[in-house]
Amino acid sequence: MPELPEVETIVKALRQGGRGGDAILGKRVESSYLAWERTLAYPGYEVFKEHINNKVVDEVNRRGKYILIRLGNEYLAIHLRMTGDLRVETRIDENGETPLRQHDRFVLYFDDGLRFVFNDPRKFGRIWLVDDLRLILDNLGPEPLDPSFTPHALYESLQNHGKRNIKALLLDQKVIAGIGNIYTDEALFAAGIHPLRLAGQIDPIESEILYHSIQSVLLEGIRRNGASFDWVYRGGKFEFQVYQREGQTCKKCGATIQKISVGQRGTHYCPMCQPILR
DNA sequence: CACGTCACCTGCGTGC
DNA sequence: TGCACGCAGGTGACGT
Repeated sequence: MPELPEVETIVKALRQGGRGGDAILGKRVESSYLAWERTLAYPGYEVFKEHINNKVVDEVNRRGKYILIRLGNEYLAIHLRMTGDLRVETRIDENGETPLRQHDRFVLYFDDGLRFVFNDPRKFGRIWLVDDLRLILDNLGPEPLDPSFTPHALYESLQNHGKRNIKALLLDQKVIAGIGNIYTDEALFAAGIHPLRLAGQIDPIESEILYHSIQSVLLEGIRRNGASFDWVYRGGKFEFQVYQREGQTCKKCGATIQKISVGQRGTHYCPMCQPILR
């Protein structure tokens, strides 16, 4: 789930408060707790503990779907994968220590009594503590909302991977960072491009439309604080045009939204607005 | 190298 | 009601 807009929403909340929790900027780490070993991808927990204690949160940023928390000269990098979520909450209340919840995998305790909790039912999420972010971010493609990502850059990528279908290409984090299954389907719908079209047969005009569609769905996602999955991403208001709307009416043309499988991912599209041939 | 498939996990909805 | 099955917002390892 969490794709660029959801991660951006979470990062903003960590910076300035929101989503029911306080900001973590300026807070000092007192201790930590690791409930599921594999959640910590690097380094081993013994080393991790020594490095993180007493560090202060200086910055919180995002790159692709990664949350990057700078603690002095080191970075805590978090990837939520499918079901990860973060909470900032009080450790102790009038009843004593607030119990951790089911699926809480990792906790940072701050010296002001707040705690930072990583919850993840499916255990796919990962956390790293590194001094060089290149270790994690080296293979990421451009940020789709960064000025360095241009229509020309997108068209070049389509040409460079001409034999892949456009859906698989947009999901590839080496090509563009931050887009996942929801926003891919939404961007292709907005652009009127069928998910199975080969990247190489998308012409420059369509490519430019796709470029603006990608930016527009991501910006709308951010503006709405993420997607409408109350289940995990509390409060998101982004409304789907095609995602999870199989069998329902296309909001543009009234045709019936279809669902197919593309590269093992559920893929939603409008057969009228997104013809396979052109 | 580039691309496709599978494994990693748990929970939920569906259909029998 | 119970249960087996398929599916889920992601990606890295492995095979062709």
